[in-house]
Amino acid sequence: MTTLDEHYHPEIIEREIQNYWRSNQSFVVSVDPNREKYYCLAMFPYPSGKLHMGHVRNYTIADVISRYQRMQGKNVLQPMGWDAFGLPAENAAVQNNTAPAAWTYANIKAMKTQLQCLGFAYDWNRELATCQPQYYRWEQWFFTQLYAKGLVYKKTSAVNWCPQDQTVLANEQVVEGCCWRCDTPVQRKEIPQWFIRITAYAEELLEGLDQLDEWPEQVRAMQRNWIGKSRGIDISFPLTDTVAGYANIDVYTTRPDTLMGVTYLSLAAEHPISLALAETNPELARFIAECKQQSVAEADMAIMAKKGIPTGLSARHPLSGELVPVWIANYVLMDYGSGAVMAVPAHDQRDWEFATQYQLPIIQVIAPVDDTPCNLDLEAFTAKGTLINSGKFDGLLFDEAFTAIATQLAQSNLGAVTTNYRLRDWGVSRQRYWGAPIPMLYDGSEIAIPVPAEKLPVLLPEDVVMDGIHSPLKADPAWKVGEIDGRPAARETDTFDTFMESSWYYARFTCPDFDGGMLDPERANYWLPVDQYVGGIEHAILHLLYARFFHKLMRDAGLVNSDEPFTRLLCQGMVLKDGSKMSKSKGNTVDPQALIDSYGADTVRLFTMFAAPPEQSLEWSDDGVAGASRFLRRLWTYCRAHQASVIASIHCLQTDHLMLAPDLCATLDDRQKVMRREIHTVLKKAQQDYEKNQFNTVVSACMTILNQLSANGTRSGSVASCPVVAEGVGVLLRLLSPIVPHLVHLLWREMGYGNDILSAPWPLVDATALERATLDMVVQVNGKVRGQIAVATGADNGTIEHAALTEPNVQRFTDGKTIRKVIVVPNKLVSIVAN
RNA sequence: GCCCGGGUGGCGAAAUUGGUAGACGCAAGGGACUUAAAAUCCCUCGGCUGGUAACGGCCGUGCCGGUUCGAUUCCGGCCCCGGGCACCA
Repeated sequence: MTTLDEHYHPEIIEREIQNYWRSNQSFVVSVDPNREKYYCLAMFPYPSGKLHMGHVRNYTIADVISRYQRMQGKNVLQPMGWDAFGLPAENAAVQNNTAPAAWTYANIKAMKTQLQCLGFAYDWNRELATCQPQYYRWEQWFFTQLYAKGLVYKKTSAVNWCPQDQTVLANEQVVEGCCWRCDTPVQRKEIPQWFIRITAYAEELLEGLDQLDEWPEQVRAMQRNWIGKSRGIDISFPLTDTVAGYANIDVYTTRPDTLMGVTYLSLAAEHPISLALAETNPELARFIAECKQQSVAEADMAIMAKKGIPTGLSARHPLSGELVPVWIANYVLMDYGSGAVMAVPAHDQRDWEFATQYQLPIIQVIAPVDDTPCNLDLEAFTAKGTLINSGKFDGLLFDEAFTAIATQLAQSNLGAVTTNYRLRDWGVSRQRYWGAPIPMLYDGSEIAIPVPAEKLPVLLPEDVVMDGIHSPLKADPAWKVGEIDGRPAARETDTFDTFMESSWYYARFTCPDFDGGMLDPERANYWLPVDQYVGGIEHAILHLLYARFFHKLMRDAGLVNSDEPFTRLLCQGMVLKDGSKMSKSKGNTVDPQALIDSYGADTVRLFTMFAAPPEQSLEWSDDGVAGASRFLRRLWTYCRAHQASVIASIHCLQTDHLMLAPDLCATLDDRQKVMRREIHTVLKKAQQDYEKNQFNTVVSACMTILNQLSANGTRSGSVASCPVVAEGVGVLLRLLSPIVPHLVHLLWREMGYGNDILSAPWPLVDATALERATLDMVVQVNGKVRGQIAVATGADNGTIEHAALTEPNVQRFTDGKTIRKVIVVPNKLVSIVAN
């Protein structure tokens, strides 16, 4: 042990402790069936260049949880890797005149250094990058397995198309309906693409949410709504003339009770009937072409002006037999239901707006059951109610009407009850270069042939020149030629959606070096499922749903034996500055590296944990960082002042948990007992907060303990209080160890508690330390606090009531009044009702 | 538009889940130390108000209403801000 330097020097301490962890392999873990495992994972980063504050927050939260669980004695796995494929690398490559691979690897190197500066407890031996062939090889293999099972198929689907550049654009590359490069208006184009049948798992993905009780309720609700299970009826409206082989227009509705209010039908622009009619009707063709100018993003679809055109077709109402006109409308989605809807303008707001605009009839068939306002001149009435104007169904409520109408439609073969999901199959084709090649071959016929396992991986060439518009894969004649049984065959030149890589990386981390298959079952099943997953709320639906889906696919392929990938989920909030999200475009970013350089990683970690609870947004404050730094300096100064006395009295602590022995506690004087009681009260609270992942109040608790210690053990400190101080400092350092690991590692060692705080026992709350002879209770009169009383612990209600009623200020407010009621809430307050 | 969150002092937040609103910290003001500054330490700190003081009173958790002895917390209605919407990851 050495005397602590007068000043706290994080830059020296942090380097030393990080070297210690590295040379000791402190965070390298392996399968150990005799120990309880804990797998803590933060969503891996896209290697964009350098760390931003969102990363720092994400990884600090996960690191604090990992280190806390390790202090609880668990075998903790915390890996780190790189979500390395993606569009930004292509853009950056063009800008910097390099290749996406080179740019990506350089970023990985730089960001890894930054992560190491922050002292995260990663097992770096497991590092992986999704752009490495040994990673995407197994993704390609798995895709061919899914193909063999019939879970993969090809169909045409819409993309954003720039007619000038002759290329597909991501939604992000469409700016106000135009191409971001050349400003040409973007069109919708239907092209063949690969899909994975996530809808086959819709029900299981939905039901599984009920078991995920350690996920935030909001994420479960979002996924439930996304899957969008509904019960409704498929209804056929017979056409007066057959068109394109269609004798009926089929619609799906969840509101069959409004069926008698149907005044027209609407088709999507891409509906086969629409397309067939357009061949002979230039006006329809023009309208459909106009619809193709629209964005493919659902948010844009929803807010655009409703437009339509009558087709001239009529269909027969399945109940009344009356003819209703058929329209084409721009707000009908081809991908949901059958691509056609029955329009009930009286009871659906979109239909109401459309009918109002085109002067179509609005027939009310539902009346409110209560005083809900209903004025169809102003808006649709969308609530459920009693049927009217519906012939024999009049007077029925929703459930009765549903059954009665379903029965009648079934009898005439014009309708059947069905369950529908809003969830659509997952389109995984991307017409881009920097992704995993889709391992399929075409021999000239329509049928694609998967690349056989022994020919995998289909390597992505890394040494390419980007022209900024087209994928080098599509431009490389040599690469495009594969082979089937020795005959040349055309390669698929599309690559996978990058959500493919991020859907199973958590499993590969358990065995990243395994080359005998996608996963090593023994290691995968020891570590999986992930016990704690940490990431941004922006991934609440897509990434988390795809990963859950992949886990079930891997389970059904015999690769894992669990049903869900992530047991507990924490979605951290955004990092804000001046009230809005930190972003380059807003110019309000804070560079974490500059802060680490001037304050040290421990200060950055401490502020990040203290400023807000993990789930909430965090408002950045430079002064707050300075405050965090101040606390660590106070801790340093305090420890330095008490180093000798702590070392001298450390023998008073019991060896198992380094807490005071009961016989010694009995000898403490009142002041020491109060001090110890307050430390143990705070320890108890901090312990609970750690379990709740509420780290901001853990930090508050630690500050309170230091305040307690400083207020009592001032100056030289009385010798008699030293055992309490030795215990208190030991508690404080261990509570802080997951949050500011470098500093407390050094203090723990130099104060004589032990060599390595990582292997220290966790502090225990002493229940007897919390006991007190009297407690303070609040007295309310008619709901307002009017006084305080001190009562003996365990006093009976009569005694407490008497004390409350005789308190002078309480008497002022009860004087001249009749006491109606006295409520005693144990250990808290007395409420007096008087008038 | 649809789905999901959030709104508490000058600021970040806390509140044992229906029981003293504002713990802990930041900023600010005052004081000590210093030739001075920085650093450090001590005190004050939601608004209004009564009292020389000790100590009190009224209002206050986005807005309006309800339930309750008691509401930041539960219920109904509104306003504002943020996230997601399937090719950004």
